[in-house]
Amino acid sequence: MERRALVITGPTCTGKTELAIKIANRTGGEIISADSRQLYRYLDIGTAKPSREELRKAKHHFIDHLNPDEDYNVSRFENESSEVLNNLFPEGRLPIIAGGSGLYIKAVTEGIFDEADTDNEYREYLHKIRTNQGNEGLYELLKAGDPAAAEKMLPQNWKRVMRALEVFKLTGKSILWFHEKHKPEKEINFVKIGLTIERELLYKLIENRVDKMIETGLINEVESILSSGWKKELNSLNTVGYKEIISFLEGEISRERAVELIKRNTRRFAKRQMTWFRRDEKIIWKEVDQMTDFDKLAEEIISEYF
RNA sequence: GGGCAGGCGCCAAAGUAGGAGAGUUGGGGCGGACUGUAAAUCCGUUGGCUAAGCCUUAGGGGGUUCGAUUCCCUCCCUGCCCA
Repeated sequence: MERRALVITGPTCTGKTELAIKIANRTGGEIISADSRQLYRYLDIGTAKPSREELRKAKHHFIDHLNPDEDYNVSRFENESSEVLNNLFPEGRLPIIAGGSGLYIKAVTEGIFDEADTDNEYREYLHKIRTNQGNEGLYELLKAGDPAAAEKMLPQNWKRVMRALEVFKLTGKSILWFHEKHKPEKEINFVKIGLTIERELLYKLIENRVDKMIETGLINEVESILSSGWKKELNSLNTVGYKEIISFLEGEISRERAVELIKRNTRRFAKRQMTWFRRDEKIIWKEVDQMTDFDKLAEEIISEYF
């Protein structure tokens, strides 16, 4: 029997959550959130996490999955989400992968090479090198070990340089070798739906949403996360909406400036998401706007593909 | 109505005691890269064209000059002060 799953993606603020829930309700499906920030507990308002009510309407996986200080990565997401997928198929439930983290979507739908895990000790060592010798120091190291990979990256992009070094140290092989070798291994037919909104309107919606986040207590949320003892340096808090409020709370910028920055950074984020998703030729794009009837859209998608 | 200070590319400014301005700084925008931190990390671009070159350009118009963004005249606009 063919195994089919639905993917709903697209930039932030386009209505993915709403559409996913409507489709889940009509099909008895379950939602697999592919959102690298909604994974974290307590980051609710700033990540536009589905509300309690919405969560009650449909079964969601990977929402409130982690504490803010837990390490996570795409690979873990790939493993855990495949497990969920494998449980859903025998039950005849439609998996609805919904979210805007492009790399996570890619991992679920195409898999990810898993021959090289992370090596925290080595990363620490690399961080030290970066502190002492800068990006160039790291880059030189990569050039020495894996010149082909170095060729493909810039010294400034130290995170990618670091990962390439890590892969090389762990396996003795170039990260490029794994990329080339890896082939999509999923025997699942993913129908990918992408939601878009005309740029100008999208920006307006983003700005409105940010204002609403502030009104509904984003600042309190951040304060209470920090006062619970979570450190501001955590990866989970290096997130649009959180880092800006943190620097407001620390007196570095005004409240107005923080709001402005959240808006700008969210706009930029949405743009990066578009850049990522545009490359994916399998995505079937649905343009929406404020008039869009999501019930109808849900029906449409179901009758067309499922 | 009078006085003063301003008006430069999408926006906000810096500068020029006349001489390398399609150029400076910041912002915003746009495009792109990205398989283990991805809401992360990073790159490019932002007057036009027949594109290693050429053209147009500093509020509008005029003038002085070999040469004007810079000096002069005039008009318009903005801000502040006085009526």
